[in-house]
Amino acid sequence: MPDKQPSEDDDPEDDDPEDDDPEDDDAADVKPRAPSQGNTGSQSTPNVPVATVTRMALYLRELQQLQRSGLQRIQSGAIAKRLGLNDSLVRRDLSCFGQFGQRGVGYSISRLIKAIQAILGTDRSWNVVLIGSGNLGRALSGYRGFNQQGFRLVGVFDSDPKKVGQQLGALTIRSLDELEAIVQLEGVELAILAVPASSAAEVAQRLEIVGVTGILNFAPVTVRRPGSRLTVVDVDLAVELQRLAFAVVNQKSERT
Amino acid sequence: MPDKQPSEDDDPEDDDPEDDDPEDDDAADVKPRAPSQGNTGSQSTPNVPVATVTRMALYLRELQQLQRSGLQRIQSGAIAKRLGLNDSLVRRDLSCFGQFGQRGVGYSISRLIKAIQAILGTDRSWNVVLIGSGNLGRALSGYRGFNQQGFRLVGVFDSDPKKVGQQLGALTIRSLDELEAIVQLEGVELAILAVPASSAAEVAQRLEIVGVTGILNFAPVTVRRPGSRLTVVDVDLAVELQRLAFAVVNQKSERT
DNA sequence: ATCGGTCTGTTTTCGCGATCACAAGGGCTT
DNA sequence: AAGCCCTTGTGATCGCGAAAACAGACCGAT
Repeated sequence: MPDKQPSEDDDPEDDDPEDDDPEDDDAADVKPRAPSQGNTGSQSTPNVPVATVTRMALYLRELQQLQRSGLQRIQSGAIAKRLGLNDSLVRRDLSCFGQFGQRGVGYSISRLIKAIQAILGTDRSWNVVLIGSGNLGRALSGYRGFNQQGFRLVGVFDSDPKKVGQQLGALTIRSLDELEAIVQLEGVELAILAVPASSAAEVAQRLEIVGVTGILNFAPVTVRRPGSRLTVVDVDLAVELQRLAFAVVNQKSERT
Repeated sequence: MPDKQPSEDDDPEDDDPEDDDPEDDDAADVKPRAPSQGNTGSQSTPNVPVATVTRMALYLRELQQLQRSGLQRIQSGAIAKRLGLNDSLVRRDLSCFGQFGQRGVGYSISRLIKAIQAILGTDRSWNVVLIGSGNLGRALSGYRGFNQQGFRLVGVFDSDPKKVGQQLGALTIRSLDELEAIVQLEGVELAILAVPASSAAEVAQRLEIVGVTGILNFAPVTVRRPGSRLTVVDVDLAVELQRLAFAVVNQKSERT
């Protein structure tokens, strides 16, 4: 089937109809573990590996899929198998943030989803702006996965006067000059950067100055600056393809 | 002297000093340094960390940018500073594959670019097919970064009959039924998967059967299967945004 | 009710990746 | 030419993440 989305518009509400959970009163209690070491206050991550965070998002994705298929409980081994991981790793990842399972039983999918969403910070809504309405920007503005996970696109900007005013989905492309005003007005915290490499650094600096704290950067340049409080996640499509090429060359797989 | 600015007449010769190219010693660095008995040798990378491969692509990106700006030599510390890394890490990464630098001088940018391209396998051209001509697929088909790095898009496929036959850049969208024929005809090794989650697994299986060895997967599902020889690199945009949200929440207290 | 099986949460162990530190090599200056 | 400084390449060390092993809790069966 082509790009038809099978009921992607459903909004998985909080409670599944038949819930056999004995305790679901404290759905999302995210208590970090006791600080094992004397951590000096506002360090970045207390004791959670960054790799764990990436996997948490993958767990959430699988769990939501399982929930859509009607399942209510899952075991760490089953999650691990679906993602090609070790079951012990799944349990350890989850236990970084609290105790969500029931021994001898497993995890309640709905409860785990809520917990991971609270951990990742997607239990609330994030206002996001998109900068750049080129090929990639237009595709990203239509991507439904963002909205489904609590990211609300509140503005699209472009520096090209010919594009300003055009309609892009439900939004009108604004001039880049309005960036600061909209960010402050809407309380935008995250930005998706889909501009050419030549202007990425400048836009990133403007975003940081106006108070944006996180940037998802698709421009193939380094935007992060030493001493900056800005959080940047980079996605370079060419880099990903190069990683793939290396893996293919070095896998030594024989042609069938 | 505080710093040494590279003068422009240091290297009057062109960027092609290949007469003394010691490229034949990169075959000997396949031996692992530590004897690991738990892992069999048939694993993907013998002794190169996967994180190193990702950084190699980033080095290449920076080096190409430096080359465009006219520079000819670079030191490990300068590369590291540009990417926010440790200079020792840069040298170690590069030394995984051979010796490319000159002590006391640094690295020849042009030589390093060629070396990294050979390492990543992008010193040749790769034939790539794109599956899915939705929002993301159309954007990817127009992305110039792919072509610039040696990836040649030779086919775009979609299962929607209404899209088949439409023009997408220089290519005509083909029916998914023709996938196997084109892959074999053109000798395609890599595929970019930009289809809905519901059909990703099935398409991936078809690709593997017909001999594609690498998939860049944008569908938000796990495509990799145990026992498969297929190499998969996943890019899930929602996952990246969730990583960003977590980093923002946990890195810095949001102002009230 | 008790016992056995199952699955989680945690501790321990292990291996690898990143940093540190230094030896080796090359250019520049005097 | 010799000494100095600079930079690479690499052995040594540290820290951390992942796997293994184990203890604790829950369910179901008998």
